[in-house]
Amino acid sequence: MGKITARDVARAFGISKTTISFIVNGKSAEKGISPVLTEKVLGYMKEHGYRPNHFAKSLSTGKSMTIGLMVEKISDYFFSQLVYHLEELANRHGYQIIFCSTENNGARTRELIRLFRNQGVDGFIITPPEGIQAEIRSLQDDQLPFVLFDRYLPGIDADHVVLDNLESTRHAVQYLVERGARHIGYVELDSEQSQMRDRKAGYLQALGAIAGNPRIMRVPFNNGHDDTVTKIAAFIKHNPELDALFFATNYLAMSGMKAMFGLGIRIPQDMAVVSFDDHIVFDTYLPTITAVAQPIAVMAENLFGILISKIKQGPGQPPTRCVIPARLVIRDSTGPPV
Amino acid sequence: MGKITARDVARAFGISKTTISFIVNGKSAEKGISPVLTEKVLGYMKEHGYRPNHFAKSLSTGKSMTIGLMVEKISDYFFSQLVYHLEELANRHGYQIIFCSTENNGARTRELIRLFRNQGVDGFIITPPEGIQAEIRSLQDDQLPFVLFDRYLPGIDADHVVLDNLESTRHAVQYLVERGARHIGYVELDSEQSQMRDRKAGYLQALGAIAGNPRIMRVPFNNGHDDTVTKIAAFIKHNPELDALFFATNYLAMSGMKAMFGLGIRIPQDMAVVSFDDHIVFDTYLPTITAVAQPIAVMAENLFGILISKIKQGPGQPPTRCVIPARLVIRDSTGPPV
DNA sequence: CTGAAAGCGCTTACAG
DNA sequence: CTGAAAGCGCTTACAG
Repeated sequence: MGKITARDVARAFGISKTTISFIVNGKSAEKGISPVLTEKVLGYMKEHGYRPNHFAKSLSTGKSMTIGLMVEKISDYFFSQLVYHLEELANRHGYQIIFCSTENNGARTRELIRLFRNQGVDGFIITPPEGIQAEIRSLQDDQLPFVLFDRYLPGIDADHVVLDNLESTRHAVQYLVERGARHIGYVELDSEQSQMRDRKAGYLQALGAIAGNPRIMRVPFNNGHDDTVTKIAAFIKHNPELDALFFATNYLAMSGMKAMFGLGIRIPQDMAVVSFDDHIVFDTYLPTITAVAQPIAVMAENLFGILISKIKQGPGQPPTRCVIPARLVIRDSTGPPV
Repeated sequence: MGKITARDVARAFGISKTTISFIVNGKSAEKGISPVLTEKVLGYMKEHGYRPNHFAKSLSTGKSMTIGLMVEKISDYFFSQLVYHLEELANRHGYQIIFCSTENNGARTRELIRLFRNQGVDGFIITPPEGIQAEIRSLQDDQLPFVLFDRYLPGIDADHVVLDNLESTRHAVQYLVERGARHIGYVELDSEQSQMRDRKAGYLQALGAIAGNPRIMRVPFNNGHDDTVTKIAAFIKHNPELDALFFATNYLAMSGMKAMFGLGIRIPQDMAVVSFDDHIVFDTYLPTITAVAQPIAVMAENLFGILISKIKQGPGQPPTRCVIPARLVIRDSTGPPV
């Protein structure tokens, strides 16, 4: 029905708004309001569809019960899965999520952080692009709760949840070595972000152990599928000795698969393949693809848990740095298991 | 840094909050406030980081500048793409998005609609599950702007944006017929929602034209990948005459591909394949898959456009029913083009 | 051109 | 056990 306010129900019972407020917020017992009255008021509200005005409430409490989520791109498989888990956690704790995609664009992200601050979110979860150190510091100065995700920022000491990119990549590349690969190529994004740097470091470390020669190809960020296919095909042709390929993201691997199909390369006979970031299709098409799987549900839980405790406990807590191990899911693209 | 309010700014200049409010909202000219003052005040605000309190503003205007988005599942490829486009449109128009996944669950959706109403969203975009007619009617009664998406609801006359499911499926199946298929199976979700009903109707219609025998298999909603693979394999074995398969969703097609790979069926030689809902992997793996592509960007634009005009123009407008044609993207799984 | 004042609908010391 | 009152920070007739 129309809007009915706390004052209306107060009038209906001939009592004050204060009492109504206490009842709505479940403080009847604490404030010594009789159970009978409480029941009656609650019943009346239900019947008349009373909804507390969210803005009024937030205005007086200063809490919005919403958290601002900034992912790189909501339509990306990995991020959309993460968001799905976060949503569930948020709802369970009575929070709403407002979100946006940063597009990995510093200027855009700065603007978005400003917007979210205006909106009065209670906390932030941020996948930070490069170059937003100043905004992050400003969040810290203003003691706004936030946690960084997927990558960390040089020079910033803040709560974050990231995968153990280095070790999980090192381990995967080492697995390729154990399976007999000697000339392992590495296809990555043209990015200096921590997650990409760490994955590459893992690759180089595993290669170093066998005194192997790095062969690295970089694909421009946001490059189109078709062009990426072309570029990877060229890379493979220029490095005919390659017997294995590690892809730093799942979309790169998909482009890479297409490139190899086009070249008539057989997987895993001619080329072993591992991709970072699992994807449902890696378990579907032929051959199935070995992948480094990020435990998305676990990451979401840590992210949310850290944020909530920051919101609840207030400032002054030392930052939590959460580094999560990945799992190597072995499939056909690396040949029969050792 | 801390909070600085309109009153602080007013005091700093020895003028009233009213004037400040006009300046902030760009009404200087209209209200005849001198450009000099306006500039000085704006400069001061920028320097001191003034942010209007969003709750106070919404409380007095009754507008929140946020729209509530309810999709079936944010992690689904199709919906995450849609959300990505909607986000861009919303931001461009100064709106924020709060979202949730309905999981196609009526009870959950009812609760979520209640939450969003409490939050005071200015409008809704809803992918409706079955059984929420009452809530939709209540939105209509309360004259809250909303538009339905992806499917419509029996008995509800409301704004909606849906794909032309029947015609696009009919056309795709007819294409299979033209390519020589005679025994065309149909794999769909166990759902009575309009989009599924219409797709099936399109299949039956195309089949009717050649007096073909329908062979339909239904997969339970939310069934696991592996079990779906098993079920589809069984379906194929029980219908050895099948020479083509139409999948009503892309995830079904992925499971179906795996099933066929497992059975050693060659595509398209032994079996032609078409899937509803394009997906990047359909253009990647071998063979590439012919698909009915939903023009997601176009759908998002229509959705948002209709919603905004409802928000702006107020109640009393007749509902807009927008039915969008799909595009058949022909690839290798249907053999060489006719 | 500008300001005093009321109002949006809550919460929460404070007083009894 | 309960209420009057102030306050949260805006907007917007209304008056001059």
